[in-house]
Amino acid sequence: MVEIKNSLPMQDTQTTEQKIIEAAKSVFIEKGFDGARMQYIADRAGINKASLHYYYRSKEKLFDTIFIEAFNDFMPKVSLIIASGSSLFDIIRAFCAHYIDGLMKHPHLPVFVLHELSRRPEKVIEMLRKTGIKPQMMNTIIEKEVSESKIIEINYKHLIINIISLCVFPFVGRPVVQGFFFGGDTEEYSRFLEERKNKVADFIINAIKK
Amino acid sequence: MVEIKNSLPMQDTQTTEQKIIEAAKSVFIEKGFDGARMQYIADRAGINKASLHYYYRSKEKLFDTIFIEAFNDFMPKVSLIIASGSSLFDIIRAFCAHYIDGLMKHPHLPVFVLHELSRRPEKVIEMLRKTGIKPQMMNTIIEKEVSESKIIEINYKHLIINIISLCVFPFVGRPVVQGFFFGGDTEEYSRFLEERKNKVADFIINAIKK
DNA sequence: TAATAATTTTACCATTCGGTTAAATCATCT
DNA sequence: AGATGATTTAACCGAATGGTAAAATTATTA
Repeated sequence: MVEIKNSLPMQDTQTTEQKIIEAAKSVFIEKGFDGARMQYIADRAGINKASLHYYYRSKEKLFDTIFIEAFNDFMPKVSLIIASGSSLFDIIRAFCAHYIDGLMKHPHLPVFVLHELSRRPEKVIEMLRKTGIKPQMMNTIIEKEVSESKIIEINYKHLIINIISLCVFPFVGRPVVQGFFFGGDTEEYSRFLEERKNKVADFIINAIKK
Repeated sequence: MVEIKNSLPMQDTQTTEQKIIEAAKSVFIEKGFDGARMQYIADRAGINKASLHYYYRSKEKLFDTIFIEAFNDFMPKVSLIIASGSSLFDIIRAFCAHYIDGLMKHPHLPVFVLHELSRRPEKVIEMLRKTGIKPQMMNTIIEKEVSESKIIEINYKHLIINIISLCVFPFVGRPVVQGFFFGGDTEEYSRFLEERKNKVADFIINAIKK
């Protein structure tokens, strides 16, 4: 709402607005919309609850801001990878590596986004439009490889969803998977995820190559 | 708490307890723990809110009951399929078909379970133990096929997680995927899921066969 | 039928939560 | 300094929510 002039004696490096966003993000992602408390967000930001409302009139408004940011973090920047002009196999490899890597830095993102997505599915379509991502782009590449007989015939929708499934699910299902296969050992699970960057790509390529 | 004698003039086929469980299940799965309201559950069960507390002292207690049931619905009965003594490929085919089919009947289950799992991960380990499922069982089968050179070398953990990922994710990410690839068309998406029963199995088998 | 136990309902309570008001504080500009 | 506008704070509000007490009703048993 108001620009802060960064004059010399700046005690706090963060503006109040930044502190709010950071706090709200962590609380919403941790607790979900219904579980999050405005008071708790204010506490974590180190400000008064009324100040919170001063910047973001309502919980909904604050949430929307956070959600858009989280959603964009969650959606991989696939267009950049595609634009590189690489082969399909290299695109798949780059995608898996980048996406899993990104999620490892924000492991709670998938659960948050997917849960809140189900809560208000209407908003999704609108947000998806804004990303500008078109499945068509991938379709073109895949169809070409199919017609050149480099890969088996496969519906591009299935392929894309398969790729995303294999990357995302281990984060959504982390508590189950980690508890089940790794006796709850977090570090071992991290190594496992790290391993998946290549293993998932290999798996996919194996499944579609001729 | 008390058995109801099914004497002849039984107006309502369901006992109050059954009505509560059914209502609570649908509400919790729809709204999550924080989003669910006891009043709303009572309404949907067609009873008084105080009656709800008469049967289940607290929201927590009621939720636990529901969650255990939902969790068991969510966890596929894989031991039955394995016990059939079929080949690995047939096990994979049967698993995908059964699991996707089961989830199609309860499409909201995955989001609910996975979200509440992240909310209280401690409970998971305990519940997993109770299922009696041991990843070892699958490991034995997979190792055997590997040593017989019927499939490529693959870490059984990756393989199992891949299988589950491909089956579950389209339900967790439904709003995104459906909105993105199918313009929100529910029926078309159902057909797509139906198709996946076979396509996913084919994909996996292709990826691991020699 | 009378007594006893189980169930349901009404009315209510304490707390929590999102949000507001208005006063106080701080920064900026003239 | 004094005026003006931005920001922060304390105190508060009304609605909603989980939960309870006790009366009313409905079986069940003796």
